[in-house]
Amino acid sequence: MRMDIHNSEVPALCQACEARHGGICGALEPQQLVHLGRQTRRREIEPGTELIAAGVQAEGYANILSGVVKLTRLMPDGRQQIVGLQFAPDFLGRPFAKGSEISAEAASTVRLCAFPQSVLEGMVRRLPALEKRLYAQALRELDEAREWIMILGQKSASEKVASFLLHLSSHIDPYVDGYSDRFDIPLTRADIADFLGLTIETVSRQLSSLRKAEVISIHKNRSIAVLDFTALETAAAL
Amino acid sequence: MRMDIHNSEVPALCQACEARHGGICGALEPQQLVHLGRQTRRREIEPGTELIAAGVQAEGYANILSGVVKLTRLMPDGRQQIVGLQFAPDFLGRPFAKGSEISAEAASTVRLCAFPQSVLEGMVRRLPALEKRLYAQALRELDEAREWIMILGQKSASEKVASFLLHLSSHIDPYVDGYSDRFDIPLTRADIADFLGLTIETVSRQLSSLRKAEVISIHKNRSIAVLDFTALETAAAL
DNA sequence: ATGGGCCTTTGATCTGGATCAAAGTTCGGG
DNA sequence: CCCGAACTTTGATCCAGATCAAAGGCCCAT
Repeated sequence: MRMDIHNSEVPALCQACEARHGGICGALEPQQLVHLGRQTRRREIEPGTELIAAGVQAEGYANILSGVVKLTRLMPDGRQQIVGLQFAPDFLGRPFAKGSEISAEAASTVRLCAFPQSVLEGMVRRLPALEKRLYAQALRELDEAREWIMILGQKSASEKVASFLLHLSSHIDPYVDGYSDRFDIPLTRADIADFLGLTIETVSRQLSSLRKAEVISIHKNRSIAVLDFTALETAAAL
Repeated sequence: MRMDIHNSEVPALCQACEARHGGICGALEPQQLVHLGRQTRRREIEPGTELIAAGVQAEGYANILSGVVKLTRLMPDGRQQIVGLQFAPDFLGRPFAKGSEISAEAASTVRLCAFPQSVLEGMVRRLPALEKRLYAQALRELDEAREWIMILGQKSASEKVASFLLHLSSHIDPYVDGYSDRFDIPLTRADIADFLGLTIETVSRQLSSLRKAEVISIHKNRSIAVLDFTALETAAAL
């Protein structure tokens, strides 16, 4: 548990918040946290819910407290691609957006800390460090997107699935710095297939093959234990 | 040709500059342009030159005046993926970078307007609008990267090649707002293959098939004329 | 507990794009 | 102008992953 110097000034809600030191809030002084804290609303979102419809758009922006959000793009003919995943404590929303083609959907149960657009914009005006944070997250997402471009363009099905598991393992738990060796996959096989540009059958076969090789074990289709990280990294061609 | 209100205050070099109203410079007042103008150096880069080695890293940053820069990522085993293309008047360089895995290489002959890191950082401090520009370019690149994720994950070889041609056609000429119907492909077939996650043979076959369908014509392997945009868009599944 | 719907796994076959092979272009240098 | 190297096209074959098909698991509502 991390300690704040001036915990007493920080809103109680924020003191125990998963996103307190990351995302947007990490750049804020206690004073701004109080200001932001007064205007946030916590929400719990069911898996499968479109986040734009769920009031995030209306509210403006949000921080992810827990759960996984998938960003998807749809082609005119209905083919779907997941273009990114967002985890706690990521900031959710698109400042200065002029209607992106991307939509966001809760993959698992997602807890959010939502706040109106005007609050963020006001704070950005008075706190340039905040804009730098947003810029930094955009650059991080850009790096991640380009890593997926490489994975999609160059890797085989088995390498893709192994890469996906490693990615999940390193992002799923905001408290773990590095890789988690036990976690639940927050996506269905169909989601994984849409993310990796494969079919559900191929995803399933590759997972089975990793299971038979005793690199991972899977319980009840969802919960994963990584038994051999070195082997998983080798399988991912990393 | 666009006119400035106070042309006399703008450095002569910038007045005729391709990047004057785009990229970074579009956010600058004549005063800052003069400041920046004094510390820039124009360079001409040969195709195939690694830009980090070519003094851009040493100088810090640059604006692309003409030509195409490819951003590539290399896998440990040597497989290569082009993760993005940059055109005039894009800003080149990575502020606050901590050693990205991506390298930049001139695909065609590239003309740059390069300047030291410190100059940009000083200007950003005094001109928040500049940081907003950089942020906006990062968001644009992020959208573009995610569009390629969709193309790589979902599209067939013929759709990929058609999408690539449309992308080139809309970015190659900074003066044309929309699509150019005649242009030179600044990449070799091997580059296109690395970009689309295909082999050179498949790229060549798809181009031949578009040529035979009289959607495009190709002269001397490089120069393209788009004969039927509607057909090309249909082929790209757009 | 039991049944039914949905998700997942496994098996058999097919195919788009990779790989292997060879001929045709383009272009710079002598 | 001719030669050779590098790039590109075209053809023949192969295979990773898609598609088609069917049999398990899992979970919720009755």
